Amino acid sequence: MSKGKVVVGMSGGVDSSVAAYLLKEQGYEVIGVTMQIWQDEEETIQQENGGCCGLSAVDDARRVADQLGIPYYVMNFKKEFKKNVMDYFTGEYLNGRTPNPCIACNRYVKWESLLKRSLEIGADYIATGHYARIRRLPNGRYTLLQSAASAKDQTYALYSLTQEQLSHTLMPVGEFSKDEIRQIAEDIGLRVAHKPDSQEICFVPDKDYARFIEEYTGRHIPEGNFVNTAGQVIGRHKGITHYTIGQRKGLNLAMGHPVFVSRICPETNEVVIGENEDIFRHTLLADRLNYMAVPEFTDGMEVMAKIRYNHKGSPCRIELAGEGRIRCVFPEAQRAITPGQAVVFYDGERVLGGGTILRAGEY
RNA sequence: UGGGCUAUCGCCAAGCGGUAAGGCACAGCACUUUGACUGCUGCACUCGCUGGUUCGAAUCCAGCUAGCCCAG
Repeated sequence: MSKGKVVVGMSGGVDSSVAAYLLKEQGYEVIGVTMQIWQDEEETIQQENGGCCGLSAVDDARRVADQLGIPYYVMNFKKEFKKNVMDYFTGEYLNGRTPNPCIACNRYVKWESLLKRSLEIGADYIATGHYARIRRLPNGRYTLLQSAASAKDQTYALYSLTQEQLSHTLMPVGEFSKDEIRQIAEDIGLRVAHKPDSQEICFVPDKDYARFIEEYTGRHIPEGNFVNTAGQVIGRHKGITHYTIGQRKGLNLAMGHPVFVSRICPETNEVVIGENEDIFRHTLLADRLNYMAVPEFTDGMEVMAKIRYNHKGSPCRIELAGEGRIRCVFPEAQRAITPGQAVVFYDGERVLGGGTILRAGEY
């Protein structure tokens, strides 16, 4: 007898393929679904690009579904993806901020949209191939636990899931390491066992996201001045969309020593260049909060915080700042706190919640 | 157009007769389900030009050219 009906978001990569397999083994009634999010239907390019949203998604996913003997469908979420990911992505850059499209995609497309549609067709859960574990805590709340293999942990990109969403979500892959997942894929004969992991922004395959923004918005992003922290003009930049806080490469500034982007000012169209020490800050302000293991953040809470996907985490104290905002104080200065990125809080392996970075502190 | 100084990779800069350091920038790769950071590798058969002296010169000499400075 079935433990329930679950829709697995299949990207055609190893992780979601094995997720589908594991759930079927566990006794769920599994339905494979690939989300059509940005690719054109007539897109025929076969690219070596696995993971969350590769181009070869549909073909590979369908093949896996056939192999597993589960029903398979393709659902079109282009409209949702365009609005919540692509529009958001370009809009943030135009405002001098640095968005994280994967987080937006997870929140609005993979969960809000896919979950909703899955429930409509009678499913009890949706599942993905993310490296994270879902737990129900004694306090009744659902939260994410970092992947058993911390090296591949993906909880950072999932901090915005709501309690309702978590209660209808399964992440079987989170109990294993990447190597174990690949081994399972190989053992059951999946040809995607050795597909490379995905990386970079899926809808900007050539990695030239600045050009993508111009083409997508139809706007010309004007050049401007590079100025030092004293306000003196030291060069010309190619348009604020080309930069992010802490960036060193691509500035074309031969100052004799490495220099970094320390601030982006969309109002004046200036990009402020500073020394390495200029981009270390002790505080940040965040809004758009989401809670997981705890119902709310309390003033003075001591937690671990990650300010970017690949961040080992650093201790910080949370202070309530009113208006749905919090201030995080880091005893150890953090490098390149970047507006638009997420800050996610942890208590050990548990995700407490997180928010969006509004700005770095004054010092 | 009298005097002085300087001309070495895109930028800065070692070198001082023995067969071109280094930094920055740039490129590629690695890392990475965001942007970054980081690491690794590459990057002047040639030293403003033309001659000369030397076994041998970027290094010495002469002329030329260019730029800078001080006098006018």
